[in-house]
Amino acid sequence: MISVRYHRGLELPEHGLWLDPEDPRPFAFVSHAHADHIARHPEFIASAGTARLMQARLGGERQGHILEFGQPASFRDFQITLLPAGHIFGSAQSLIESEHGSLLYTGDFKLRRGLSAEPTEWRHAETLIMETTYGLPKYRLPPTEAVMARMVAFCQESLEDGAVPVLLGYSLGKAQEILCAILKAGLTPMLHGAVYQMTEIYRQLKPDFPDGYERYSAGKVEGKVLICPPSANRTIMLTRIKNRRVAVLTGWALDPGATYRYQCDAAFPLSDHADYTDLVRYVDLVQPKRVLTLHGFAAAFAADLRERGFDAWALSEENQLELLLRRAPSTPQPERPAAPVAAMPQSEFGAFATLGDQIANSTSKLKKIALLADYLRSLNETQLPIAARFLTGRAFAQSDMRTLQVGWAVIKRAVMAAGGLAEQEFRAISRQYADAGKATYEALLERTTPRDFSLVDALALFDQLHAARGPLVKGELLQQRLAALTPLEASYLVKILTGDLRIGLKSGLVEEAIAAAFQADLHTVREAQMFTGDLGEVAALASKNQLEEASLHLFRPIQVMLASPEPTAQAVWSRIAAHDAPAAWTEDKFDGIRAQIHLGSGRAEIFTRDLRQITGQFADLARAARSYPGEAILDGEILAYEQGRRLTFFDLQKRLGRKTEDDLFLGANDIPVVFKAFDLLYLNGTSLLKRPLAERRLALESLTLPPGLEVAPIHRVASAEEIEAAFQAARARGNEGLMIKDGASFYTPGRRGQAWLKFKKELATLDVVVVGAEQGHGKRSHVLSDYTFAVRDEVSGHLLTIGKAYSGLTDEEIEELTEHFTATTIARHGRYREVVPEIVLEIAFDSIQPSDRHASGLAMRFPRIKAIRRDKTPEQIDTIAHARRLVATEMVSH
DNA sequence: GCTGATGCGTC
DNA sequence: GTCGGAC
DNA sequence: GTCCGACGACGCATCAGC
Repeated sequence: MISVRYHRGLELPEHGLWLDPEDPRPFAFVSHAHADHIARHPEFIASAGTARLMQARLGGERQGHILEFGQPASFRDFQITLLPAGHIFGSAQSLIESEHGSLLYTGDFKLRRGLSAEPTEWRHAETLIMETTYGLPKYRLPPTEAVMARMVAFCQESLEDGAVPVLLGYSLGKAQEILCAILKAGLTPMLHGAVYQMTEIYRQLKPDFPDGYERYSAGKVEGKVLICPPSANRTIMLTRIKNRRVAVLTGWALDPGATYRYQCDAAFPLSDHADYTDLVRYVDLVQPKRVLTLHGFAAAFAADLRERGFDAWALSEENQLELLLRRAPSTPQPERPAAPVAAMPQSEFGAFATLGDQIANSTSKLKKIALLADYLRSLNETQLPIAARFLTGRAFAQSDMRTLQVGWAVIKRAVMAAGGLAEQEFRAISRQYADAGKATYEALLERTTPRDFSLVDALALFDQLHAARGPLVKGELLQQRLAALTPLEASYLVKILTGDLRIGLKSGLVEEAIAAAFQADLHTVREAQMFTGDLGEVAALASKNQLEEASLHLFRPIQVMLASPEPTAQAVWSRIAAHDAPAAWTEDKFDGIRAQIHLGSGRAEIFTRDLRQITGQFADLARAARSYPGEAILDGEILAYEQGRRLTFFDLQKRLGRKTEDDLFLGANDIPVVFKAFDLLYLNGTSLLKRPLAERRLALESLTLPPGLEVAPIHRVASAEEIEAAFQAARARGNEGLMIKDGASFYTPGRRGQAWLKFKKELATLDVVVVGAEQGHGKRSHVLSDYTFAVRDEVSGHLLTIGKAYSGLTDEEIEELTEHFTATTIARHGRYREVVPEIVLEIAFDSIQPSDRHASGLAMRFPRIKAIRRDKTPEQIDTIAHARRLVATEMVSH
């Protein structure tokens, strides 16, 4: 076998020949003309193309042996044959044959066909020395055409936005390949000086190389695609182009976070090196007795090959000895030292975040519960409730009225500042990741100096954020903390801030884990959760075996019982019949705010369905309620109410949002309200939750309620027809629809069961045309799922927007429409795309009212897409006048 | 003092 | 509030 | 069947910037 030594290049000591040495050597083979491979060797062997490019780059006089591909040449005691390597124009492999054996050195190579390099050839050899830049299985490049298509789309979108697309690729080889693709797509390229120079040489060497490009000139770059070497990124030349969108083309684009590593907006995986698949394939083609690997993941790939039965070793200074002594294989050492492991032990919050990731990474429900239970058990009394709350994506307990007032805008600014990222870089990262947590992780990777952070610290931070006034102050606080966290910790902090952990953890699973961790009965845990509305407290109680303490208490709100929707009277009746019930109760479905009123000892508190206290906003109601002599918990609805004037839900909302406490007397503009009670959960020390509705109703009707609190009337129905009649009567009374309840049912807090049904009908439908589309969020971030639509002004003929919707379409339909709207985009305004108005939708809604949100001056309540009307053209959509008539009919019908 | 952006909570 | 989809 | 995520309009509060 031919001996090989490695020191800043390969040496074949028996033959006095160097292969691609980094420093000048007396006699060397130069595989290709990239700057890191060429040096001023007095005597060298190269292909004609490489020699020509070398001359252009280095100048000067040297003794060059220029060999034709496939033609063997003899030197001293060896014979050498050059073979095309497919890396760039002129790149060559060398096959060396002598009395010691045969050796094939690939240099940089790839197997896929490029636009500029000669197609790769190979020969059998005893020893194969190969470059293994992408020697890990995760580096599998997508087909070139697909990458090029994405790159072209990136350019087109940038141009549509009025931005200058900038593509980064090596000036020799890749830049020319990019150039060809850009020309083919009909776009106008402009070349950075270095790229221009190389391309000119290319054209001399390859007469068929396309024309139609020009050298960069600052004033003329608008509307063109600029191609630059990677080194040009962040240079003054580029930063002067204000509205630029930069994409890098490199195999490393397969790494997550590539955009931020390269500080650009996009990264596309295109490489002049063989990817993992081709590396393996090449070894199979050459069938060597021994493989020596070089560059990139050399050690990992060698180990991989050994597992495939090859005698394979990484060539580097370190395992030189191992190689020469031919010792038995030990565990492969990684080529790149692993990222320095923090000497600091993991913080408490870090452990929480790690657990989150473990849960996210396991698909088995049982495993998630087991992981979670172990974790919960490991916590002390202080940590437990905090962690349990965080696990549900909340900073505070549900019953805690505090809010952070920290949304995506504040988080974004804080993350950018903490990581020292520019708006553009951050946008590029966050665009890739649907969820804020992941984007934060990528944005902060290797950009923070972590300090210890406990669960209590995290809670304290949330307290501070709540207390801080104004988004700027909050952002500042958050930024300082983020800068002192590990990226993983930061991502979980952000996940909690956005209220969304996204690790496949439902609150139900946390309940199961609590039960498992403390050997508690799952049902008891669930019940405790309904009573307390705070998993933190439930966990704490469970750990102390005191779950029974969570029960119905006066002035502690419990979750409300919910109803399932049914579309028709017949559907409602089928449900009832399925329960073998001879009849059911009906109530009007009021269009107000669900409320739970606790009364007792001269005190009254009002809570929303989210267990928020709103006593202050409805002080007039509370004041009246206080006069009730006994103890009771009422479930019902607060309604805007005024004799002789129709008040709407929107009137009611005016009071809801208000922060200031109601004054002793109603202000002149205040909306008067009444409370319609429809259930009684507790009476004079006794919980009625586990009594049938019929009994609860009887008790409710026996109460003498103070003025302002009324009992909602009920009726009995025993057929679909009676249900329909009751519905019509409810509508005639100005109510939204009908509630239908099983008289035998218990009150199940927080559940949406079949015991309570709700029956509403859409008001009407409108045929509209889609004029705009937007990207969705989360799971829908890769589709255009958000459609703005319009009706026609029959006078001017203009389209006037009237609403937005996505709800009602299947995933498949959304995908279809995404494709359609991508193709028919007229203009882009940020996220919003104006599209050709041709898709007609039928939109259903519950009501329609004047609004200045949309150009039509109308807006719908609960709009949903009922159908895509492919049978209709935009000329056939409804008119604004028709829509206005619907507003009118609704007004008079009540 | 007004306006627009943002956050939150109601349906 | 609405809806479709996953389990 | 039940839960969950991704969505609608609206109103108020708060703050930043004019």
